Amino acid sequence: MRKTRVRFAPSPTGPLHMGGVRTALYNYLVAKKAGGDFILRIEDTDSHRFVPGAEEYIIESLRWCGIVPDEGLDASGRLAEVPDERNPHAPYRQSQRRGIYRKYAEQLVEAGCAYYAFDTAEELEKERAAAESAGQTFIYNAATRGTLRNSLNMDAAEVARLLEERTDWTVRFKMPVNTVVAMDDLIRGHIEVNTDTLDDKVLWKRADELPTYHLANIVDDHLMEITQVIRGEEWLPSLPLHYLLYAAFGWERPEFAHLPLLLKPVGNGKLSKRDGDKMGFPVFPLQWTAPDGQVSRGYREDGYFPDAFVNLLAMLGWNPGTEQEIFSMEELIQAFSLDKVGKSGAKFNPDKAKWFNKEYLRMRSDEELASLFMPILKENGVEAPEGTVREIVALIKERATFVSDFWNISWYLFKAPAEYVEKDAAKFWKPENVEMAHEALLNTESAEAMEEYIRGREWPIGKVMNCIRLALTGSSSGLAIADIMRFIGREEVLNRFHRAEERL
RNA sequence: GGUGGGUUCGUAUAACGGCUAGUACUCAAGAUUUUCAUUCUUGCAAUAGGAGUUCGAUUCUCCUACCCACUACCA
Repeated sequence: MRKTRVRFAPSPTGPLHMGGVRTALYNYLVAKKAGGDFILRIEDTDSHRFVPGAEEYIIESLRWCGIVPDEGLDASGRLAEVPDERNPHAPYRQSQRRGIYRKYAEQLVEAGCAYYAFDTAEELEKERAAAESAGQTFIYNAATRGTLRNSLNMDAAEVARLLEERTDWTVRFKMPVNTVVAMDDLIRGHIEVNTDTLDDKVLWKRADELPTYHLANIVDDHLMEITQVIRGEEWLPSLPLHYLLYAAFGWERPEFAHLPLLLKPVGNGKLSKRDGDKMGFPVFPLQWTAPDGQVSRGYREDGYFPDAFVNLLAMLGWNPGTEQEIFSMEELIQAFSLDKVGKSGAKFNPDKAKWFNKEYLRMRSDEELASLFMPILKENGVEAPEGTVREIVALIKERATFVSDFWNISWYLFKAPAEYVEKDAAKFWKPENVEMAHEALLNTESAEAMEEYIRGREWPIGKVMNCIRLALTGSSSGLAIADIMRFIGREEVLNRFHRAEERL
């Protein structure tokens, strides 16, 4: 039995979105569970769509998520370009492998499974327009290839001459006539397609001396000994072509699994960049600044923990078959299996995403959270000893979803309120309340004693306490008065109360 | 248009062909709390429609509807 080897093969045409990260994650989990290898390969065979920085973004995203490739990166964390023990198949960037594809394309031509096509883009466009106006769809296959400009219709001398003279020819796959391709997908089961509905896909382009996705993908998966191809559902329509390509080469083909798409939270259609901007949640793992300066938010910058992000991604389309929802990467590796992956697209739910982060925030130690809070305090001009911050974090972590919530929850432990919420003041800052609060404050030394004092006199504790709270925090909600008083001290409590008396 | 895929509460999902269709998020109500949040309890809410197979269908088959993907010298 072959060692399990899977790959994540993104195209550097922009930032990796969360659906892509999920595909990478599932590949990684399958590999790790089987004790196999997870390979990263960059499919940049379309020179026109290359986006600077996209490759680095992909690598950084995977690193942030803890999805570590066994193969594809060199010691410095860049895409490996030279073969060595760790990266025997380098380079892992297809544009740097261009030399190896042409001979495979020609091998197919010699075997009669492919041919040279000399049609120009304009000619094909004309054919398409003509078909369309006749209410039909132009398909470059057995039905039409006999009337088009390709090596199937020319003598050898003519072909040789055009191959030499022209620089815009292609190699096309010769799709068999009326043949049913029977396929098996790990997630979708048995699928059959008749080749008459398929077209003669371009495999190799003379213009830029590069293969198209289909050829490069099959050749590399074969050379890299990939055993399972796990990719997005948008590739399902190309599966027959890929089956046929493996057969044409006479290679053992890997198993295939086509993952359901990630859909937008409301309405229909797949999740796109715009949905996130519109609905206030990130669709990218990391913040991305496009070449035109447009900034898209990222889960990392929005305050998500990477393990929470990985967890929520894992649960989008897969379930463990048990009631467990919180999984560490190790647990995911243990529990994951492709046959528990659903077939239908999963709508992303931002509320659930936040819930995951909340759970992960609670699991973090006070030490770690304090160290994350310290810089935020500093930004707000607050210096506090780490021990104090740790105590505060212990008090507020249950009330937060993100570390970035901490300041909003606890700022009044560090500075006096500059203003008071009007509605709350109207409700609680009443002369009789103020009077009672004042007396209780002056005659007691601690919060506990104060509470006892108020209760002993049978004063309305809620009204008096909230009156004090208003003076301390500027509103009628927040931490327990006793906790607030402990942190800011009796003197500051009195100061704030007097200030409120002056201003309200 | 053609080809392929899909369809269980609003969302994510569970349910060898067999209990009252379960769980989580959201939402609502109540309890707890000096307030808010937390926590706890309770509640709302689904098998797209129609045939068929079967003692019995969410599950298997067919038809319809709707949704999605693909239909490039893009991946």
